[in-house]
Amino acid sequence: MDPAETLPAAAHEAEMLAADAIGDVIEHWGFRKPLGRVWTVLFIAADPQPAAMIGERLSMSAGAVSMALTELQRWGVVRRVWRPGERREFFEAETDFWRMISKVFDERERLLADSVRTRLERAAALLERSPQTASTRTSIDRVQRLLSFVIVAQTALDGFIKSRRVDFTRFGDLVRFPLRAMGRRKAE
Amino acid sequence: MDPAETLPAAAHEAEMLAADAIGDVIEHWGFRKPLGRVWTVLFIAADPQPAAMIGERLSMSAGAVSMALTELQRWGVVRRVWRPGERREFFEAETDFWRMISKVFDERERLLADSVRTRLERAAALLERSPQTASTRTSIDRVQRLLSFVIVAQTALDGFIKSRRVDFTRFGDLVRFPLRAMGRRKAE
DNA sequence: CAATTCATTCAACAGATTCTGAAAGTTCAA
DNA sequence: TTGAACTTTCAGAATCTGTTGAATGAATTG
Repeated sequence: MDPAETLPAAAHEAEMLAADAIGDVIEHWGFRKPLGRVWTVLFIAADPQPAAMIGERLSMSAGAVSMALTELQRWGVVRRVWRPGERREFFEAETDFWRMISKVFDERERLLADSVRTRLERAAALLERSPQTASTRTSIDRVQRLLSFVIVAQTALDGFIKSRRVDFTRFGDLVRFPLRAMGRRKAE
Repeated sequence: MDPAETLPAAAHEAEMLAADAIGDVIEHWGFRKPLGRVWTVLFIAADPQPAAMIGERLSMSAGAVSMALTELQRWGVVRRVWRPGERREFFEAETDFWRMISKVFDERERLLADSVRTRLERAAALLERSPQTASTRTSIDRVQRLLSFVIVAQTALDGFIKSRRVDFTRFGDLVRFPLRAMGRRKAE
């Protein structure tokens, strides 16, 4: 009667394989692994599932499942489903990969990129106000290159989200630059 | 006499701003923050620097600096430089952003992608061997979609590294699919 | 070849996350 | 409104990660 127990052993093993694999991917992208595991179980399931079932399948406490589901909903990759006549709630995974990716890029990457850009701008400004020795000038140049790179990356990501296409070729000389103000060059 | 101490306060502050900003980026990408901080200090410096200087500037112990430098060298983003007549060793940052990005993608992302693909393939195979209920069939479909997505992503990344260009538009229907074997669809 | 100067390694520590389990909170039916 | 079924919250426990500082190792020079 319990879905977790009626599930054939092979199917359960398959589910764990997939859940852990995606868990690793998700962890690689800076989220907690259980988020990926929970999402995967929901994604693989044919129908929306109750929280208790996830805990059983993944051996997670009710608390951990609840936290994971809350966070997944915050990211918009899991939806809550009410079933008429059922007291408990069911959950289903967002199946549109692109929508998920866009959302994460948009919220997470942009936030970081903004903060990084601001700080690099401040750093460049501070250096420009410092005594202009040769080495200061090199430092300014390098910080500005970091800054340019962040701006390029930000622009590219924005474009990617909008067009699903990104092209770094035009920025070749920006990202693979020969340093302009080389500190005294090695004798040779 | 110590470079860290002759550095004007503003320049030092600028360096910290930049180092922490890049540290955050690097952490966001799954590396340890000190790696980004150390790389940044070297990148901003006009000349190769000794390990001790990094520790002073970033308030890190000699051990921590050594570990960070070792790992940065493993990733090929910092090089060791011997200076004739100098006993200690100097370090300089790789300045070619593109080379750094390629390297990381190539080593790190590919490794994970391979492992994930293998596991998903195994999961799909296991499910195909299970009793073919309607819900099993849906599960197979979903696992295969995950698999397709991983393959697409892997291909796209490979292409990106080679051409600096990536195009997801052709995969639109793969990543934003309408599920084929929908569990009973909602009444509407 | 001994002394010196650095760099590296590693075990113990400290701090930060993450999970658990139980208590509190919600919701719904009667 | 009360009780049953679930869900959420949260303090404490467990785990993980990263750092320190001392011991070890390697290179150079007198």
